[in-house]
Formats: sequence, structure tokens, C-alpha cells
Amino acid sequence: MFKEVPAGVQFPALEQRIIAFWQNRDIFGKSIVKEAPRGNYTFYEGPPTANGKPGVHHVISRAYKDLFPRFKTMQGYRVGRKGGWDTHGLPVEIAIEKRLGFTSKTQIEDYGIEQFNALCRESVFENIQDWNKMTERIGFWLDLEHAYITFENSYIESCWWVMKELWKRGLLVEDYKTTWHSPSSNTTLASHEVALGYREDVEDPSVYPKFPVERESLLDRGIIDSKETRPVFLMAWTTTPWTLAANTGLAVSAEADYALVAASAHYGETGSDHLYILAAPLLEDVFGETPFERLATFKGRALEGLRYDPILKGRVEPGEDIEKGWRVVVDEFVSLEDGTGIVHLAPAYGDLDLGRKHGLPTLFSVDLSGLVYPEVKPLDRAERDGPYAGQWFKDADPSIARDLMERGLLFRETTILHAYPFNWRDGTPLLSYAKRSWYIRTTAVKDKLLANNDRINWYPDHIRTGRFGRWLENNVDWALSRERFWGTPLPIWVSEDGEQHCVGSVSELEELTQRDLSGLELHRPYVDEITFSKEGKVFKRVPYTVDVWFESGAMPYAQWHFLGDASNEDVRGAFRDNFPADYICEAIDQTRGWFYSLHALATLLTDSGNGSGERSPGPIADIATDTSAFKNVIVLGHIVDEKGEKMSKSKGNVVDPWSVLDSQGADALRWYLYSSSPPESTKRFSQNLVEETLRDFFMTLWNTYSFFVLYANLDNPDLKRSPPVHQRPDVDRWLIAKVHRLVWDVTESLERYDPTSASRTIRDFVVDELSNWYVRRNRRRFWKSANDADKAAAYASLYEVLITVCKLMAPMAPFVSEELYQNLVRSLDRGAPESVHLTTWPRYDEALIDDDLIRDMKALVRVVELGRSARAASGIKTRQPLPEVLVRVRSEPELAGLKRLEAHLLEELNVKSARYLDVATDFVEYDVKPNLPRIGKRLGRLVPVLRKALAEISGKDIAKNVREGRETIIELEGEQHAFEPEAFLLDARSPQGYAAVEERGYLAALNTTLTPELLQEGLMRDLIRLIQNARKNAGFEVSDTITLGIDGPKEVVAAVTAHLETVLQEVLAQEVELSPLAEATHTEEVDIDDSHVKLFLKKLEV
RNA sequence: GGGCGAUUAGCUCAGUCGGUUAGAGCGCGUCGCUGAUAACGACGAGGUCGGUGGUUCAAAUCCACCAUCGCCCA
Repeated sequence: MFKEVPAGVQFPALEQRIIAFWQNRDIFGKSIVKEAPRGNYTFYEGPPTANGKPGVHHVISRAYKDLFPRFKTMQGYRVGRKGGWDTHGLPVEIAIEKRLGFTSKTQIEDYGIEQFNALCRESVFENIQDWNKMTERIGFWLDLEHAYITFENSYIESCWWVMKELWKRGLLVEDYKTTWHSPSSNTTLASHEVALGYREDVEDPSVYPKFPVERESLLDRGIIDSKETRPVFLMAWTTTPWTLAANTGLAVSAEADYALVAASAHYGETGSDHLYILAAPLLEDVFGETPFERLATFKGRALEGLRYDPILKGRVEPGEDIEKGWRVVVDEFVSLEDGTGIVHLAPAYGDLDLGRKHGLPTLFSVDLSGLVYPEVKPLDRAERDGPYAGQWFKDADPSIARDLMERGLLFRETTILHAYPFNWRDGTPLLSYAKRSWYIRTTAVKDKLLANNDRINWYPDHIRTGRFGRWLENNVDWALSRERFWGTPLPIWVSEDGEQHCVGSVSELEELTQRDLSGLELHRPYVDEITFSKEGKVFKRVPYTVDVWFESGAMPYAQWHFLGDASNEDVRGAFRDNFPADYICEAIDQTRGWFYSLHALATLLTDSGNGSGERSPGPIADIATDTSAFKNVIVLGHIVDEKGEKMSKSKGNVVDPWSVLDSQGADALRWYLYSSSPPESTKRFSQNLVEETLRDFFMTLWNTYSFFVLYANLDNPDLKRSPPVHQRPDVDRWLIAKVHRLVWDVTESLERYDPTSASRTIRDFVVDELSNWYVRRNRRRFWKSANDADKAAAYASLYEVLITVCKLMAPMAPFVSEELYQNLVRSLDRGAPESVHLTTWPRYDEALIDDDLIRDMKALVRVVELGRSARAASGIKTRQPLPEVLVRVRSEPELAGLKRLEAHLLEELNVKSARYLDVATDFVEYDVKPNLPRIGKRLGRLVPVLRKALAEISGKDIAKNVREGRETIIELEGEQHAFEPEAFLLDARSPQGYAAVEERGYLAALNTTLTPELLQEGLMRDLIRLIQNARKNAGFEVSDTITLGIDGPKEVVAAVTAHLETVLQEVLAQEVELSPLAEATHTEEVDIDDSHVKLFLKKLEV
């Protein structure tokens, strides 16, 4: 016996019971230790931060994360799923700063880094309960017990190991980094602080500096000829004259047109004694009223590498090769929106990445306090200090402009209104400043970053060459250090004279310090206090922490506390067995975040070296060579509200996942997320659509299941001894064929990481094929009284299919599938696996996928649909039997197939017989159309001519040719063309005198002639329906037998008498009195056609 | 400003290699059917396939430009 299935099911409550069941039996644990013939399948958890509450967007990624580990487990893999928590970083610090009311970094230092970090540490798990509850509630199986936590010593130590390995190979170096720097407080501002301080309509200088070009190279390029003697300038534009001394390059656009023009030395004057190069489309804008003469036009590319003279020279840092500067570079970023199309590059003040990309040196004009360096002066000045030494950078602007103007090196000086950032606390302007910073030299392995990316399966595919590929192509070194407090300390110790030492482990630090550091917490300020001496020099740690993306990118190593140690085989084995990941899944915003940091670190560490030995192989190249950290990745789109707007707390349109989880449940939510749209598309979330998913799919499945259980409990079929498939009726073999094809489809979809297709295919099968066709067509077979082979076949088929479906949906809807499995399988077989999630993924048997049968059933459904339509058009209700249906299908095999399924056709349409029109009969007229996919290319522009010709030729003639397999000759524009039979599509027109409906070669026509016998049968069926209604109204169970009394006119009496057996059977009546029934417990008065009938019902006690 | 992606019915989405009349579900209207169903079936209303231009005998589909939205980077 199966557990009874209630009609009204509450999925949220059901899911809670399943959660308890999983917990009590430790099903998750068992799913990991069970036999895994196919080996390991590794999933990496991209660590969330638990200092905020989880929202519906976290549910979507967790739903996608959960699916494939479950699927792969069922396929026979071992899928350990180590959880993880991201605990460091600026958002955490900011939250604490707010709580303490701090507005600057110095306040934190005054307060004490120790106490500050202690508060950070406490806060990161503030919402851990919410996260754990949500994770459990949506059925995300994740090993939270052994989750990695980025603030733990073991995790940080692994990060140190990674950094040391990079440092040893010269891949972790100190260099410059552009930051928004506030000279007034001498600190770097975080991006959100910068955003706070933007002011619109700031008036700034707008100047057009003139960079003199070497005459020779212009001659070489043919831009000027040898007769030309006037000086030539590259005309640039800037709003920050103080950066001109830091200029080391000029950028142009390769494809844009540039012009050589002659004009005066200064704006607004007449003359032609100076030659200028600038973008052709901007000439009018730049010169305005100034007369100019255009001498030549060329592409920007022609200027590449051109050398020019600096107009001011700044401070050169030691080791900088200034000879590489002062040349023209070509870059895509150059736009012709404003300026001159020649962009002034000052790497020290905002253009560092561009400078680095093009190999330009870095010069400085202003120090960190915003004061001009003494070195800033024209090249030819001999005196030691320049004229602007010590000036506030904004104050230096006018004098710089004036001096340049005087020297003929400025074409024009004016002002502009634009937006510029200021320190939001004191209103002083910010500097975009290249500061000292620690870098990972990812550019050294750029080719490998690209090559390893090529081997990643991205879903969707376009990310590989698109967003991620583009990002890698424009790779710049990874700025690692941060001037912050709560994070992994950068393990670099520096001596007073600048010698650097990177520490890769605590034991190394113990060796260096000769101290026992086992109790040391690897955070600031504790590690800051550790110093050591080497060769007589004292080493102190640099004050930085590292980018949190580095930490999460290091999780493949750090989650195991991997230190590359060959002697620790447990850790090494754990790492080796789980690297790289088979699958990860995060949202699109991780492209430059986690996706990149995982990829970059793996590429660096698995690097096989560069052959020539300049770069030695990475420390794990012996475990995995030249690979990314992940093989397959699903990139999710973001989730937006019903109106397509971004969910944000301020808009108040954030959907609380619990409102959905509590009413529709986790399975409906998960299923909706998988099936509503492909993972990468932006999802509009609405509870209504989850509700629709519930009704459309889950309720339909539930009802099919409850139907099965209801009748199986009444009938007790022997489901352990099912009849062989080949002995079952066509319709059962059809269902079996369909379900095997379903297994094939769903497996294939999930193997290419496409849960959208997988879930939609299951939905279509369950709703269309299983419920609305198979069960509807076959329900009588379940409740008929004879316990014959046919009934056994029906039970066996439905039973097998339900079990297969519940396994197929288990990875996506883990709760409902568990419920079905427990009742359908475990109630019968206590030896079966304890949970659906411990079962083996279904296999399909190709021999059972009977394509012919599937095709035949499709034709039947097609004809039935047309028949129903004809029925409706005839105006004769379905309960009234009709004598005949006339049918035509498109091919002989379909016709034969339809004949074997004829019983379904007759029953479905309620007709007595079927007559088949020959597929190619002359009985009807034909419309002939060209079969374009076949002959379109061949005919080309003659297609419309043929269409016209076909409209005039007799369809019958062509049909005859087609039937006899002959070619048809048609004259088109005076030429004879021969068309094979397949060149045409024949569309038959309807025969006269029938209620007929036809579509695309299929036809169903109903003969509507009614005889007295047919009318009587119709009356009988009306009566049966009314009695069934009365049974329901009386509140009888489906299986209750009754005594029936009918009091009505003689037509009714005659109809009942003529069809007595049918009536008794249909309404489960033991006997029927054709008169009032005295002992009736339920009476009803009903109308049939125009007569009144009284019905009397009494339940028989068993 | 740049890059990547999206835009098909009121809503959520299919649409294969360019090829016959652009489809489904939900919602709406009419009718039918019903002892598994919270259903089901038939018919109908609802589409400038984001816009413009181009290629082609033929474009939702290919190309160019534009618009709107999203994300990332400036």
C-alpha cells in the first residue's frame, strides 16, 4: 500500500518534512560517501559575505550551484562540496566605521586597529543564521561544517604561500598604481568616497599645448615635403596644465582622420607660420574663428611611433628609462568627442595603465601633498629649482599656461565647466595619482591567460571571447596591496635600505624571528609588530593588506590549507583531487572579480614556464599544467523586479525570498528560476510567475501521482512483476518510448549545463504527454473492474514513468521528487536506496524508443485536434456519438500508424467509425506550393514566377505526377523546368458536405448524420454524466458502489434499458430501479434536453 | 566615453541552415467537456518581431547605423 496522497497539498510544509528527513538520515553525508565509480567531480563555492541578509538573487545562484552536484552524484561521481565564507574587505570595514561614527582612516588608527578588527571579525557572521536557514530551506547541499573562512590563520597562511611563490618567480613586485588621492589628508580615497565628492560644473582651465615634432620623421612618413620649413606641432588638449610636466606620450586613434594644417602660433590670430597635426573632424571646433589651411589628411595610424619634444619636464624617479617616452601611441580609447583627437598622457596622474600598456615611462610633477616638485621646468632651463617649485598644483595652472603661451607652446587658453572629484570632507580637489603599490605581474603570462581561457566551457559561450576574453586581452598587472586594516596582511618585510623579503608561512617567520609564533593571529596589528633581522638589518612589514579578490581567487589552495608541502600527503591529496574545479557558477559581475582571480592565480601557479627559463614553472605545474581553476562555468544574469528595475533597498522593491518559500515553496521557486529563461539573461522576478509554475507543472505532476496512488491502493496491482514492455498496448509502448527519449534529452541538456532546456522538456512531457494525453486517454483502464493484462500494463507503465520522471527532476526539484520517490519506491521496496538522491541516474534504452510509434501518435494527436475543432464547428456536443469521421494524413506510413491507433481516435471524438482517404486520392482538390527549402536556392529569382505559374496550373495534374513519382515540367520565362515530386507541397482542400477542418496536409471531417440509436446513446451519456455529478454532490468516494433510482420520461427509461450494462458500470451501481427509490440518501432533480429527471442514490455498505 | 549582452503578443518565453500562414504557456472573451486535476479541449481577440537603411527571389533570422535597458570598465 502506498501512503494516501491528499488532494490539497501544501508544498512548503511537505518540503519542511523532507528537510527533517534528510537531516535525520544524514542523506547529504551518505550522498558523498556512497560509491562513486566515475570518480571526483569538483564544485567550488564562490564565498558569499555573511554580513548582509541573503536576498532572492542569492537564492538563484545557490539554486544553480546545487543542481549539478546533485546531478553528478546521481551519475556516479563523488561530489564533496566545501562551503566557504568571504569575511574580509572594505564593505565590512565601512559597516564598522559607520557604527563607530568614523569618517577617516586616522580615526581608526587612533581607535586602535586591534579593537577595530575585532569588531570586523564579530560582524561578518552577524547574519550567518539567516544564510544557513536560507541555504537549508532551498535544499542547497553544501558542507558548511568544513567551510573555509577567509579570516582563519590557515587560510591566510595559504594566501601567503601563494604570494611567496609568485614573489620567488619575480611575479610579485612593487610598482605604481593610479588612485584618487587627497593631498589635503594625504590618503587614498576608496571609490565610494570619490563618488561622494564629485561636483558638477567645476570651472577648470582648458588649454591646447603644442608639442614640437622632429622634422625628419615627418619627412620619412611623407607628411611634409622637403621644401617645408615651418615648425610642426602635435596639438593636444588638457584641463590640467600641472600634468604637462608629467607628459610622456600622446595617443591617437588608428582609424580616425588626422590633418596637417597651417595657422598662426596662437588662437584668434591670422597667419600660417605654424603647422599643426590634429584630428580632421575637430578642426572647426579647435580653430573656431582662427583662419587655417588644410594641407594634408592621413589616418592616425601614420603617426604611430612619431617622436616629439616635451614642453615641460618633471621629476624622474630612479630607474625610470626616460628615453622610452615622448612618442605617439595608437589606442582604441581615443575618441573624437572633445579635445583635438590627440590625447596627452601623464602616466603618473591617471594614465598609468595606458602608459604601462604602451611602455611609456612615468614622470612626476606634483608630490603627495599637492605641491609642484622643484624639478618641474622647461628642458632648457639650467637653474636647479623650477619656477613653480612648492606651489599648490591648482595655483600653478595659470603660471604654467602663461609661460607656455609666451614660449609659443600653447595655442589657446580658455576654461571649461565639467565634473571633478573633491575630498567630500574638506572640499579640496583630488589628484589621480600613481602611488607605490604591490602588483602581481599577470601581464607576464597574458598568453597563457588567453590560452587557458580558450579551454574553459563558458555558459553562455560568448563570455569566453566577449567580456572575459576582451578583459584578458587588455590585461594589466594586478594591483594587490590595499592601505586597509581588515584583510590578509601582505607578507612582505622590508629593511631600512629597501631589501624585501616575502614570507610564505608561519614556520618561515618563526625561523626568521627565532620565536614561537604558533599563537600569532595573522592579522593587523599583530603581524605588524613582528620584526626580524637578517645580515644585521632590521626588517619591518609593509603596512598593506591584500585585495580581497586575491583571497577568494586563492580558495582552491587555501580551502585545504595547501602550502605546496610534498610531505603532507593528506592536504596535497585533497588539493590534487579537487583541482581544477569541474563546475562553478556566479553572476556576470564576477567577470573581473572571482572568475578573474581564480583564473589568474591558477594560470600563474600551473604555469609550465616560458621555455627559455626566464620564468620558472609554477609550484603546482607538476599537479596540473597550464590550466584555469575551473572547466565549466555558468554565468548568471542579474535578477530584477517585475517592472525590469534593479532591486535595491532604497527603491524598496527587493523581493524577500521567504515570502515565496513560505507560500509556493523551494521547488517551485527553483524550477521557475531554471525554466523561465536561460541563466545568463536578466530575470524579471515575480511571485505570480512562481505561482504559475506551481499550478502548471507541480500540481499537474502531483495530480497524476495522486491519481496513480488512489487507484493503485484500490486495485493492489503487483508492481514488482510488470509485463514486458513489448507485450503492452501501443499507447503504453508509446509512453515508454517517450520517457526514454526524455531521459536522453534531459541527460544531454544537463551534460551541457543547460537546465533551462532540461526543465522545460520535463515540464512538456509531464503536462502534455503524460497528464493531458496518456492519463486522460487511459484513465478507464485503471478503474475498470477486470484485473487483466491490459490493466497491469497500464499500472506498470504509469508507475515506471512516474519513477523515471521523479529521478530526472531530482537535481532540480529535490523535495517533491523525494516525496514521490519515498512513496512510490520505498513504500514497496525497503531495499531500494534510502533517498532519490542516492539513486542512479536513469539510463535510456534506445531499443525502446520506437520512432515509428512516436510518429504515429503524433499524427493521431494531430488528427484528434482537428477532429475536436470540427466537432466544435459542427455544433454537436461531444457526448452525442456521430457515425463517422473522415481522415486524411500526409503519408502512407502515417496512415498505417493511424489505423493501428484507431480506437483512440474513435473514443476521443466519440464517433462510431473512421474512413481513411487515400493520401494521394483524387477525391479532393489540391493547392500546390513550392517546397522552398528544397528548391529555393536552385530557382533563385524565379521563385515568384513559379508561385504565379502554380496558381494557374491544375493542382490535380501535379498531384498525379507526384503520386506516380514523375517529374512535372513547367515553363518559366520561356524555359522548361523539370520538378521532381519532392519539389512540391500539396495541400488538399476539404471535401464537400462534412464538418471538416484541415491544416498542413491533415484533415478530419465528421459525418453529422444522426440516427435514433445514436440519439439514444447520446441521451444515455448525458444521463451518466448527471449521475456522476450526483455522486459527487452526495459526497461519495470514487470507489463506493450504489443503488440507483431513476424517475423520468419514457425516452430516458428506454435509453437506460438499452444501455443498462454501460450505465451500471460507469456509475458503479449494483442495480437500478426505474422508479423513485424510497431508501435513497441523496436525491436530485436534473434536466436532460427538455425533460425533468429525478435521480435517487444510496451508498451500499460493504 | 568604451566593451559585452538583451529587445518577438498585456506578461514569461520558443523560433534549427534565411524558405510555406511567426508559435507556446499565462491572462482576457465565447463555447464545449469533466469522478485524476487547483483541471482539460475548441475557437477568438491580441504582433510595424525595438527603429532605420542595406544584402537577397525571400529577413524575426545576415550586415551597418541608431534607440532603450542591464552589466563591467573609464
